[in-house]
Amino acid sequence: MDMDKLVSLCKRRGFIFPSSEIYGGLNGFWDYGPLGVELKNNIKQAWWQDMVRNPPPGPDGEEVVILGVDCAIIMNPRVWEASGHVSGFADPMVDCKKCRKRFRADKVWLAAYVDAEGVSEADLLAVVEQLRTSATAAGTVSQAVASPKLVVPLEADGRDEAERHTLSKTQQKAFKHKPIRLLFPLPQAPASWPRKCPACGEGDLTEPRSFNLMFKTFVGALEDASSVAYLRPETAQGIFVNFKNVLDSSRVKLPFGIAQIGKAFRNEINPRNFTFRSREFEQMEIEFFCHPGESMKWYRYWRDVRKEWYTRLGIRSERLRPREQGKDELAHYSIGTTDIEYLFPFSNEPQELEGVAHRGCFDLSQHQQFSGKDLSYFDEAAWERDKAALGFTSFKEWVKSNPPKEQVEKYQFIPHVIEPSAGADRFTLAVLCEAYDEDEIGGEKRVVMRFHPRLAPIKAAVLPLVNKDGMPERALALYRELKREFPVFYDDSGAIGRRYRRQDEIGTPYCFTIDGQTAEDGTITLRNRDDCVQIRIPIAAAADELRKRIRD
RNA sequence: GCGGGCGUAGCUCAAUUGGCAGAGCGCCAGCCUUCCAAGCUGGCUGUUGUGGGUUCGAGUCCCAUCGCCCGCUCCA
Repeated sequence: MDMDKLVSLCKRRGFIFPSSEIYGGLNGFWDYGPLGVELKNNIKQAWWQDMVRNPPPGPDGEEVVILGVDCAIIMNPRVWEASGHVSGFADPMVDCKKCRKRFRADKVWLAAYVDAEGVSEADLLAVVEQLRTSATAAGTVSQAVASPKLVVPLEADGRDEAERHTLSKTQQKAFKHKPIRLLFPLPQAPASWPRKCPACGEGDLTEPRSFNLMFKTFVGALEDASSVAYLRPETAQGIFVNFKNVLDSSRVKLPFGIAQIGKAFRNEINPRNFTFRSREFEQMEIEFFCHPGESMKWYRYWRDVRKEWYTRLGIRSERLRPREQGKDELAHYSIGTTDIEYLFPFSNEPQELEGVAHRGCFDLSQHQQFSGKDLSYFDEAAWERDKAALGFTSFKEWVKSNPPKEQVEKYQFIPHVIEPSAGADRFTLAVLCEAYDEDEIGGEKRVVMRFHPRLAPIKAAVLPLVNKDGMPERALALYRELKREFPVFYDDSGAIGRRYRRQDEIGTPYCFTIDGQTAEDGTITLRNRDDCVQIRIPIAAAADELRKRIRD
């Protein structure tokens, strides 16, 4: 499939336009047109219906409870400190050009070994310490820096202060003499020093670059530092910070999930591939909270449920690729993550549609720490079950008796969370790619969008075969009946074949045609998009037939 | 962010060395038309991405800018 043809069709028929196109567009932003908004709304509604209102039965056949929220896009900036988005990505970063590893610039230390006479190590370390606080080079250091014997970078992340001043054993072994070490955080190191990768030791590091991908804005009319806020880079945090609110207001018990559909914003370095990497995009996210001991069961459940959902909505199985992330890919807090990927036409590599992540208790713990609010869950049923055996009636009293921590955590704990996080725009794009097809009908080529009927922007077209003999009147009456319930389209313009092809191109699954026989016996034809086969049905049965066919 | 290519009607594309901006498709109106882009008649669509410059004259040459495509990079 040719991506250019799809982009052209999307523009021509009103699925997707470049944002603010008459001003030349804006890189990374897109608008959905009349058909695109129907398609994307259908996708979001299908997700909400199938995941929130009616999720599949749980691993043991139990009811699964999911509740919805719709949170503000702008949140208290402290949220993003707790989530790690500010600290992790406000700092200048450097990348290894060879092994592609990324490091915070100030965590990479360049070290020089110097054969300096009459300079004690203690002196040097003192100067280095001074450098770290004042960034002013002392004479001794300047002298030593002028003729370094070797420069080795260090990655200081996760090491204590003492270790920062020590090279690894293998690195030290490389020298028979006792070297004197000089260390600088990378941004302060002399420009002449080679900047080699701490991980592979071979590749050069890029210049430090600022990598905060969050959109910044100001709350209130005054644009000063105290009013800085961010457009959310993900919808998940709105769920986490409302965990207690939902728990306290909705009479739910663990396990349960909270779902949200909403816009998110990321300053992608290089948006590309049509809408795939947009700077403004929509997410469909669930945070499913459960007992730590049951979390793997739920992780596997959501991984399977989510893959099945895409398949059911018409994504061909061989292009859909669930992929368990390797240990080296996982975020440090994650126990497991499965990317559900789709092989888009614009790439040889499958691209992520959704990530199903086991995030442990990381997020709630972070928010508990940063907000100072208790975000733990008390499992009343478990306590009621066990309290007699433990010899207590009050949980508090029992805790005072200093039972083992693991025991307490059976009843009071920070829930673990499974996060199926899907991209609404990415799935919409996958649906468009998947639907695009060219075939031949009676020797004539046609373009047909083979949308699942549930997702199709227009469900049916109503067409008078010709504009006479009362056909337009009957057709209009049917159209007016159907449009109360379905998105339908009326077309009396041009030859019937042309009208069928127009509907094929926008993926309308069915066409009702009123012909000469309608006046005689009250039947119309129902034409199927995918094979062009027609059947006759009573005009009065049209709505029922459509309803039946659209239902999953 | 770097390197290369590109930008002409709604879409796909032409336009000689710098010399009157065009075609097909689509779209609209009408005629015709009883089932798969038929036919006939008429019609609409452009500050050639944008802004400067060179020139008697710029779609064409130069500069800038925006956007798109390809390759790197990036993608928590």
